[in-house]
Amino acid sequence: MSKPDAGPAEPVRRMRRAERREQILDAATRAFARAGYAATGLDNIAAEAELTRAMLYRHFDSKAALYRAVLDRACARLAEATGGDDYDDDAIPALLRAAGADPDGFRLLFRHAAREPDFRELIDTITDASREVARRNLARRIPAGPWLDWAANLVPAFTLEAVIAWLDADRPDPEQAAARIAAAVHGVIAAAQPAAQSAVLSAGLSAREAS
Amino acid sequence: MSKPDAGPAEPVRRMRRAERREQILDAATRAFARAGYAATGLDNIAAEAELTRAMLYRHFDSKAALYRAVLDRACARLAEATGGDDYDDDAIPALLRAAGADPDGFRLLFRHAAREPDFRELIDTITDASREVARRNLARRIPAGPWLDWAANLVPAFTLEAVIAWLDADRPDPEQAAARIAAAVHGVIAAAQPAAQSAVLSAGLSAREAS
DNA sequence: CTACATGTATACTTTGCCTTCTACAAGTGG
DNA sequence: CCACTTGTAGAAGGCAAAGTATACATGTAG
Repeated sequence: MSKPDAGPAEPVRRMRRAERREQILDAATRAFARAGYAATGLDNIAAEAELTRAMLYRHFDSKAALYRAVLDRACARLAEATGGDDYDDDAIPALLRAAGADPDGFRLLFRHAAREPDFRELIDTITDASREVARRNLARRIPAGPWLDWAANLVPAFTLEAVIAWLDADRPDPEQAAARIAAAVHGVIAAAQPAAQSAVLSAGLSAREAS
Repeated sequence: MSKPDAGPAEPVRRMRRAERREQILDAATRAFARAGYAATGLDNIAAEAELTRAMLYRHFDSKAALYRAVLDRACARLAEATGGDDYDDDAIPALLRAAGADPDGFRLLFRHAAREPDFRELIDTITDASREVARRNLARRIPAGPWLDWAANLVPAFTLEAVIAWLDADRPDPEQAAARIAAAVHGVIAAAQPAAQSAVLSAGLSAREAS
């Protein structure tokens, strides 16, 4: 009934400390990305890393510390991949590169961590910055008021949704994706402008009739 | 040191069972909407409802049962307010009405419940339906393939983001909001079409130059 | 008046999961 | 060979939050 012991049964991969740490962070990122902090047990992470729970504690003080390390790394990678906080023509391609390079981390940050009260602070710096950048850019075309607030919240949120949808669609053609997302963002901005009533709205109506 | 007992000190609101149940659901919706299922304790809910924890158990068997009741009610209200699953000119105004009538429930459903493994089934019927409706409509303009998948995921997600952003911006002018969201959706759809390379992209470029 | 539904208050039990501890095995560098 | 690191396996502790129990108070309907 016991295992026939097929050969040496995998001689247990040993790694040096730093290497193992990274491997644990990889596994933890995958595990947390599936269900978020609360719904992910250390057992899940240990299984994902193919290690015992005890080993996790030789690298991290607590579940919360591990999670912070995961989020910090994801944030750092994102910050590095996207460069500065400015919004230029490379912003969307950079975002796609970042998401493509670390899809689990990307999803974890924006689908889960952003909603978790105990950890949202870690990424609020990012989201706050994007909102402010968006607000500054939009302020040239939209008068201060509720619609500016609306657009300044919506544009970054939409961009992230578009990137995640691109990940979910198996990341087709990054260049084309960047162009499409940029165009879509533009459509959203156009709809947020005061002129929307005449120009864009009527375009929307005629297009809807055509459908 | 004890309270000076300022008068009758509120004679304790008594309610009939059904009425109290609804009031608990209201309070629980608010509480859960702040932090989601895991991060919200029964004490938070009891405090929000101005009741003791014990009373919650006279109306609901467990925390999970209470949460399900909350989500079920929010789903039911949403389904009722939006009518059928079809997408017509009234779809977006209906969504705005629904969100405005039950903002906490709306946010709870789409910001938290949609990400919670144990409960996402409850609203997956809704999100799956929207995605399929979007896919059918988009299939007329976008050939089957990854970009259709992308757009079919993105359009409903964007619409929800736009509605939530509208809630966050203190719900300015519902009619104008509907028009702007419809126009924005159109911009997104246009960007998802194959023609995007020529028409919309160049529009995006020229607009970017103008900024 | 009486019975019951509604409510408070608080102490207690249970449970799940994080966290710690102990014992042992095996690869690696000096 | 020896010290050290990396690893397994599993038991046991601890704590926060869910869930249960009991005693008592008070409107309200029959």
